[in-house]
Order: sequence, then structure tokens, then C-alpha cells
Amino acid sequence: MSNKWKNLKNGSLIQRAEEFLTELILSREFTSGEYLPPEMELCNKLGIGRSTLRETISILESKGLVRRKHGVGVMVVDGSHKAASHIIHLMFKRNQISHINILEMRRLVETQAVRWASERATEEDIKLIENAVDVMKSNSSTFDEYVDADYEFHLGITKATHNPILVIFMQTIQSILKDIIVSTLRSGLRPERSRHYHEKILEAIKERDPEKASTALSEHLLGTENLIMNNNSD
Amino acid sequence: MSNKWKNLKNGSLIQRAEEFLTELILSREFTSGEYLPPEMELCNKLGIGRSTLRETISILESKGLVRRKHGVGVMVVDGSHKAASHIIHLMFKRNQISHINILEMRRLVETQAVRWASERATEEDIKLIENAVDVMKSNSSTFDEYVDADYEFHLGITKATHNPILVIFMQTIQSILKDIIVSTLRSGLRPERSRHYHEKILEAIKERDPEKASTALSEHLLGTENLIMNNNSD
DNA sequence: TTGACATAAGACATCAGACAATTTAAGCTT
DNA sequence: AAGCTTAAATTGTCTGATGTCTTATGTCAA
Repeated sequence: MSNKWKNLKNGSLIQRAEEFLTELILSREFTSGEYLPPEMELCNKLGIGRSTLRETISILESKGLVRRKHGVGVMVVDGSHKAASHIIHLMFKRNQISHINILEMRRLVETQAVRWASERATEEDIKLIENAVDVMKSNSSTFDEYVDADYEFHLGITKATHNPILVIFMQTIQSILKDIIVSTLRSGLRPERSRHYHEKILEAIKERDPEKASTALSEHLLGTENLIMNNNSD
Repeated sequence: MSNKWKNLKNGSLIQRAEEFLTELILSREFTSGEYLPPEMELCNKLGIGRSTLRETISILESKGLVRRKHGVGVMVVDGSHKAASHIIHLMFKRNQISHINILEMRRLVETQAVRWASERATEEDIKLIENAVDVMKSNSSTFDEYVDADYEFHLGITKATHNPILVIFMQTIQSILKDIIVSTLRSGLRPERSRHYHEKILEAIKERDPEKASTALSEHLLGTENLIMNNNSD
């Protein structure tokens, strides 16, 4: 294990330990999926107490760098996407942001995302989107399955842009939107109407036609927008 | 203090305490600037041990909701945008994000932001942008002052959209960009070149001309983009 | 042999108490 | 009144004990 530990002299023990362990993960001495040494072992190596180390691990976990499992250990993970969107979601809740703000942002981000997706999507990316469309088309899927597939559809487009920041932002927007829909609309969705657009968007992406895809998506977004704005009681 | 505490039954004590305290902050029972009760008092109220509470506070701090001060207390703060950009910055260092991703997102968000700003800016909003331009124009400002003013300029445009979620996203993008500029370029900036664009953009906003503003900003962004992409050694 | 159950070991979760370090303000000195 | 000292309050850290969860091991019966 690298020995930069003694060089860190500024800040509290927690901050130093955090910096040290973060560096260990960033430098890939522990890669995603691996387990950190047990708490006591780390305590001895760093020469710090257990409560100090545990606070450090708590922080790393909240940043999506590790995941603790009771009775098992601390695993290094790739969860910073979720951590970042979670925090932005917190800011949303704290700032009483209105529905129209979020819809506006989604329109801005996603109409461009689908353009980039049309240009950059790999076969794999398209497969993912296709699967989501198939689930939504099948009549056997339940309401929850439909909602999940719809989420995967939009997320799939976003991922196909190969821009992780865009993915984070879209995840945030989606998760806020989901909150709004679940809390204020319940089950006002009209799946049958969206179907046509889903297929049209997928088709445009396959044809590598950014403008056609963007136009189709834009029309599709109107559905949710009308739904939310009409049921907007506040 | 609200009494939802006993209703929370899922998850570890740390998670429950975190949810409880987060709710307290979101609902503004403790507002920014106020101090939380001392650790022992909170421990007694929640019926949990001190180390458990301390892990909880550590998590809240890493999410930018509170700040701990040794010997003083735990203050509620508004630091989530920094926390979010810090995490996204971590993803950078883990090579999950490249410079081009950030620049792409900024271009997307800000070229639209300046359109909205042109349509929606109040006199107050314009005043803020104007002040930033003035600081950048003055020859007496230091490098750090210039960087700060530039930050305020772009943030001012964003605020003038009156879309808080856009502000949050731009704050995140800007904060990462600032880190990149300060840490890798230091003094590669060419203030004299930007000046022309800053004034042109401000002028367009005052004239309520969205397309002119967007075009000017788009050209202005090229400056930073070239600078960063050329100095990108990794 | 094999499947179900009991057991034990390893690891994290939580608690309690003690002491150190820091900040602040009150009190004392000059 | 200014400067210094001291004490109280609060967070920072360490330690040991106990609870809980997961996994692997081993036993026993079908």
C-alpha cells in the first residue's frame, strides 16, 4: 500500500484518512468490486481509531466510492453517478423548484441528447433502447414494468450520447420527474399514445437522423408536459 | 421538533437518523446559518449513540447540508452545489469523464441559458452581470479577481433565466471548469480577447435579442474550449 | 450421498465512557 | 480599558464491550 499517509498533515484525521483512501481508489490500488481490508486492519495501518475510520468510510459511501455490507465488508464501487444525482435532487427539494423549470430543462437536455445519440449510438446502445421499446409494446407488461421500461428508454438514449455528465443530469431530472408524477398524478399515464412516438424515435436513431429523432422526441415530451401542467394544483 | 422519528423503521440507525435530520433541514426547521443542537442533545432526543450520530453528521456534511466546526457546533449551510461538483470531479479523476464532456454540456446549457436570459432578465439581473463585466474590464484586478468575476458573469446569465435547476447545473459545470482552469492552465488566459465578447453578450441581453446573445456567447465559449483542449496533456 | 439445520467465526453496527483539542466568553490583572 | 488567564461548552479521537448479520463449516438424518 502506498505510503503517502504520513505526508498528509493538514486537516482532521477524518479528512486525511478520506484523502488517503480516496487516492487509493482513484489510483486503482483497489478497483471496483474489490473489498477494502477489515476495519481493524485499516485502523492499525493508518494508526487511527475505529470511530474515526468509520466516519471516513461513511463519507466515502455517501460519495458513491464504496458500499458497506453488514457482516461482509466494504466494497469499492462505481456509484458516483447516483450520489451526484441524489445531491442535486436534494437541492431541488430544498429550493421549491417549480414543475415548469424541470420540464424546461428536460426538453433542453433531451432534445439535444437524442441528436447526439443518433450520431454516436453503438449497436449495444441501440439494443438497450430496443429492449425497452419491446417491453412497452408487449401487452403482457404490468403498469410498473411499463414505467420502468419507459425510464430505461429515456436513460438508454442518454447513455448513447456517451457523455457521463449528461447522464447524471438526466438521471437527476428523471428522478425528480418521477417524484412529481408519483406524488401528484398517480396513474394518469396513457401508454397507448406514447407507443407511436417511442417507435418513431428508435427508428430515427437507427437511421442516424438526428433532426428526425429530435423532432419526434419533442412531440413525445409534450405528452408528459401537458399531463403535469394540467394536474398542477399548486 | 417534528416527531416522525419513530415512524422510520427501515434501514440502519445511521440511515434513519440521516433521513430524519435531512427532512428537518429540507422542511426549514433549521435554516441556513443556524446551529444544530449539540451532539449529546441530539443523541438523547433520537435515542442513539454518539458515534452513530457522528457518522450521520459526517454524511450530511459530505452532502453539503451542514458544516462542522471544532469546538463550536454543527451549522446548517447551503453547500450542496459544491458537494455535487466535488463528486463529479472525483469521476473525472477516475477517468470516467473527459474535458470534452464538460465543454459539450456547458455549450448546450449556456447557449440556451443566454437566450432565456435575454427574454427574462430583470433590471437587477442585468445589474449583476454588468458589475462582473466592470470588474473584468478594470486593469487593476488580479488574476484571481478576474477568474471570480468571470464566474459571476456566467452565473449571472444563468440566474437571469429564473430557472433554479439550470442554475444548479451550471454551478456544477462552472465549478469543475474553474478547477480545471486554475489547476492546469494557471495563467494561460487572454483576458483582452474575452472582453470584447463579454460586452457584446451583455449588450445583446440588454437589447433583448436572444439570437444575437447566443451567437456571441457561442463564439466566446470557443476561447476556453480551444485553451483547454490544447493544454489537455492527458 | 445429499439436503437441512445448527454452529461458529469473521465482519460490520451500535453503545458508553474517557480524554484531547478548539473556541468562546467571562473574569482577573494591571 | 486593554491584555491575559481561566473555565465552560462543544467537537475530535480513542478504546473496549456487546449486538447483529453473513458466510462457511460441520453434523445429522433421510
